[in-house]
Amino acid sequence: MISFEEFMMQEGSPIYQQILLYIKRGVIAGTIEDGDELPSRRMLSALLGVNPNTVQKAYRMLEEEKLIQSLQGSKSTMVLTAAKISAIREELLEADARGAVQKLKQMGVTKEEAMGLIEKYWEEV
Amino acid sequence: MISFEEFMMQEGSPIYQQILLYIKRGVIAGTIEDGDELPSRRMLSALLGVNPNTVQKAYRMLEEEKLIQSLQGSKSTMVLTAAKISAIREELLEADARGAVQKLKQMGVTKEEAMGLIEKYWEEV
DNA sequence: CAAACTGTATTATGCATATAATACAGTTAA
DNA sequence: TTAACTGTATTATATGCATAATACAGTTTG
Repeated sequence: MISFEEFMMQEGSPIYQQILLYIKRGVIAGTIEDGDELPSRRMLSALLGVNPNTVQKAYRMLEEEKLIQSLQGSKSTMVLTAAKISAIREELLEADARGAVQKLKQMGVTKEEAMGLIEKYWEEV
Repeated sequence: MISFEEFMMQEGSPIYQQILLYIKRGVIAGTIEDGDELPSRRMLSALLGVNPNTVQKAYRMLEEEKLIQSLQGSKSTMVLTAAKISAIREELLEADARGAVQKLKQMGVTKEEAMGLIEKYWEEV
């Protein structure tokens, strides 16, 4: 089972995408594993304070990517393989690291300063 | 004068915000300075292939933040002080670094791995 | 001066996102 | 078995974002 209590919203992007990303990052981190039950749509929507339809949209996309299996009446469960996990890792880790580097370089930050910033914020966040 | 030819769109966020961020990053990098003339709304919209109203929205926000001065008939010019620039630096650098750290930590990446990723992508991007 | 540029404003349309209020069908559990 | 949970679906409403098509006022420039 997964603990969603500490779910943190990143402002800016659509909520359903934030939910999608949160779950994928959990998969990469290993905190979400094959066979794990996800919280029900209604439960998660209540926890996050968002509309059930918004959670459903995120879950439907997980379903379309074949990362979860949903049966009417039962909770949805994660369906993960090593191949899927490494594909997600490629998708997210690369995108995030590239995005961060691009922004920092655009601001004229040197590589050493970037390292220092990462170091500085690593503990706080 | 500023060269906008190489303007790169970051997908995901609203276009008017991307324009806003692009200009602010230019200010931090020093490529956009006090007194510089911005491209006209129509000119920039043509360069970027977006609607003039979208550029106008970005410029209006720059105006509200008192970063540009606009007079009917003339081009808008940057109005920058050392204090404004360092405020923007605080705002953007902190947001970017924090965001990157948060995402990477959520994926179970260690600080050392994060450093490695920055190193790896610094040259490529 | 007049043409061609500026900034500014308005109205309409379309799409994506999010919410609200239901409804129905299937499973779990007391 | 029945109540309370699941997933799934529909309709309506509101908002933000982007586009399109104009229009008007002011400045620059040939």
